[in-house]
Amino acid sequence: MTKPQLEQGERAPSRRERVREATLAEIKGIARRHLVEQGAAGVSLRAIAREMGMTAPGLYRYVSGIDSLLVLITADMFDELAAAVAAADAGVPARDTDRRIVTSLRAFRRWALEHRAEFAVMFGPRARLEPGVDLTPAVEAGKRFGATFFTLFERLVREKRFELPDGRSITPELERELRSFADLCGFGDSRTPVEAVMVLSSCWVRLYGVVCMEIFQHLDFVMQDMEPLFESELQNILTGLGVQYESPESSNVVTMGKSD
Amino acid sequence: MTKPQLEQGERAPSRRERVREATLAEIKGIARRHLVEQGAAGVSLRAIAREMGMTAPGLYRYVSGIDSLLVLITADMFDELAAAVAAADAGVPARDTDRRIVTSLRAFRRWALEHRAEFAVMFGPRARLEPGVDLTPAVEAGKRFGATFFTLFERLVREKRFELPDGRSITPELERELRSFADLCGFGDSRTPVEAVMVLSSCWVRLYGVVCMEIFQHLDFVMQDMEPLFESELQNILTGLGVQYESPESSNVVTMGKSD
DNA sequence: TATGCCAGTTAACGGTGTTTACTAAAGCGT
DNA sequence: ACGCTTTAGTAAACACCGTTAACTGGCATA
Repeated sequence: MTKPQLEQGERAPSRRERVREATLAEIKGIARRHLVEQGAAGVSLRAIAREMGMTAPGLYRYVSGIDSLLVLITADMFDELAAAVAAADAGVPARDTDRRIVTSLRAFRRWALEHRAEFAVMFGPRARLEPGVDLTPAVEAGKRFGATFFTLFERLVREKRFELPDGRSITPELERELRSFADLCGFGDSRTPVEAVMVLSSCWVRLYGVVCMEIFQHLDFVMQDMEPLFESELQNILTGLGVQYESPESSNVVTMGKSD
Repeated sequence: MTKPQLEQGERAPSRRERVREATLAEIKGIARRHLVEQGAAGVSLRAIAREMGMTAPGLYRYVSGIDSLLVLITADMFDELAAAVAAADAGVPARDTDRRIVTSLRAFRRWALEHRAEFAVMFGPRARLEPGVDLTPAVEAGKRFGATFFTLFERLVREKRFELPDGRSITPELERELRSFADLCGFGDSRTPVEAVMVLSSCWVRLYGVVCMEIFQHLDFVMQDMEPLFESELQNILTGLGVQYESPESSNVVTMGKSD
């Protein structure tokens, strides 16, 4: 997934390397299943080894510890989420920016709902990882995930779909952070106005907030179903972006007269 | 904390009950310290018992397991957070609604920053708790915490500080959820317009989102300091509520000419 | 064919939650 | 003051966990 293409200097993988790669994949696969079935706390090297018919220390040939295994599968999950969003996006005509955006954002929530345990690991606190663990793989994959939305958002900016907020309210510190954010994430280029970056962050914060709240079940005791709230927030966000909101039912039904 | 007043039928606590209460407090205290020092995963009954000079099974006289201990201290933390916010709020003149709100919201973030591990347990995914654990104490305390903000928000609604959004965009499902939310949380009464409840939820989602993002460190690799982003979101939220935003410096300095 | 690398094992250390059966002390009613 | 009951706490055991160290057997290459 990460580097399928073989660059010069890399000869075709030997038998050894292939089987090695396969067992690593098996390890990650089982870990992933345990994560889904029992949550992050239920992922253990011993259990994985047991299921593979080998002993726990053997796994250390493939993984430097439980923490780094978690990081590895987290990276996979980010790529998977990005693929899911991209797939949903690809399902609507390329030029229909509005619907592409709505669809992509809903796909994000859908994936989260269908992968609660994964989402918690990806977007929740780094509960289990003590400092000193190398997060690079997960972070890189996270950036790839972010890029999924960037291209769509860049279109909105290019098309001037919404009015940029007053730049005078942006403090120098905020500008610095926003620039750093855009640069390190590969969003836009140096000509992209910081105001746009600010709007992007704000939208992301809201989306993140509403989905986290649902997945982490913080309103479960006061709300039965979080979907209406999500849709409401979505509508709110999109309206602010000059994007046409469409209720979920009407996007399933292909042709239909305007409601209301 | 929870029930200091003795109602009729409760006689004064016997010696036994007092010492029992004291050891329970000690247990929670140590658990809390371990939580702060080593994160949620670092809280263990055996370690607590060891530190208290007793054996682990003894703790089962006070707590029905590690999970419920976590729930107990979570409840305490919610009360503590509520108290911190209330204290900050009390530090500004009662009639200055605008500043009281800004101060309260900043106090929320401050507390989160100074209590990262606690925040993760309170507002993150229920990582460690397998289903079946009684969350009631934490949920109740969570509601008490919510109430801290409700009173302030109710003032805004009463004072008609902001225009209520168009109620026609509220679907029946959303209305039902919002009503349920307001009722179960004790926000307003049946005469409170659902539109107001919607605005409240939306604001809460945004605040929650931006603080979670900072505490869970999901932008750490692209941003050095999250404060500017928080302040930006805060300004955004408040402006939408018709509340005067004030930059953090100017609220420290008592008198100062308008900047710019 | 000999050598070295490498997957995987065994054994061990120290840690965890939880249950069961037990002891000793504290409290209470008479 | 005595006896009974409730309760705090212990010891032992079970079944897990991550991780390290020393070791073995086989494969691949020189």
